[in-house]
Amino acid sequence: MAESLREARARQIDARLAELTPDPKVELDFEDAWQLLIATILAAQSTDKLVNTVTPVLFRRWPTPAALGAAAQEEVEEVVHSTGFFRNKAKAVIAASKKLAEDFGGVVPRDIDEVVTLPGVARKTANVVLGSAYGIASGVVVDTHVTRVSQRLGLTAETNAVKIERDLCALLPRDRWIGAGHRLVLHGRYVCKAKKPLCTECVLADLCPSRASDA
DNA sequence: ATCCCGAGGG
DNA sequence: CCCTCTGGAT
Repeated sequence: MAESLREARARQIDARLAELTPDPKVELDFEDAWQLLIATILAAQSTDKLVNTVTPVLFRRWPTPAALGAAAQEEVEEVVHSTGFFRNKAKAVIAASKKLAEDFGGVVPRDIDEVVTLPGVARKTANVVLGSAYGIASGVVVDTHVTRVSQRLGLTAETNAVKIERDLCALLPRDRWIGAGHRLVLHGRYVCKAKKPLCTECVLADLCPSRASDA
């Protein structure tokens, strides 16, 4: 019974956010699942604009998982580093592409349990890719933004990302998982910020146990 | 000067 | 659980 109340509240929260941003804008927009995967791996450590600068160069030179998987690490590092920074991600994108080419025929699998076997890919990245590239609701994206927002709103008491995801999945209908993840990320990034949350501008303020009383 | 993403490893 | 990676943001 208490559970249904929590579900109702979670749905209300997501509905509010959906009203605000019905169609969450995605900074990284790749139709190709492999390209989105690589971009998402890179994005974990950098800014979206920077990733959008690097990837055209990267994919022109190594257009397929097999090509990138067979690339020399120094060359990929050079491209990545010359365009921006995060040279340490070169190894990860090569390794993930290599395994994709060798074990999955160059196609990102549709099963998250298989996706997370790729080096450098865990649930967060896998959920982003499956949701955005295939429209598969494999779970709810949980990054630091979603973690913080969910905790503040009292949607979860957990600190572990896997447990938080389990809570969110239990509270929301599956057909909302992909969108809710996007919305929570954006809300955390622009409104429910770690430092100075903009509670006065927050559409969820009246539902939030953590809202700043004065801010 | 300090904090920080997300993944992997100890 | 804690630590590292790397350079940008604050």
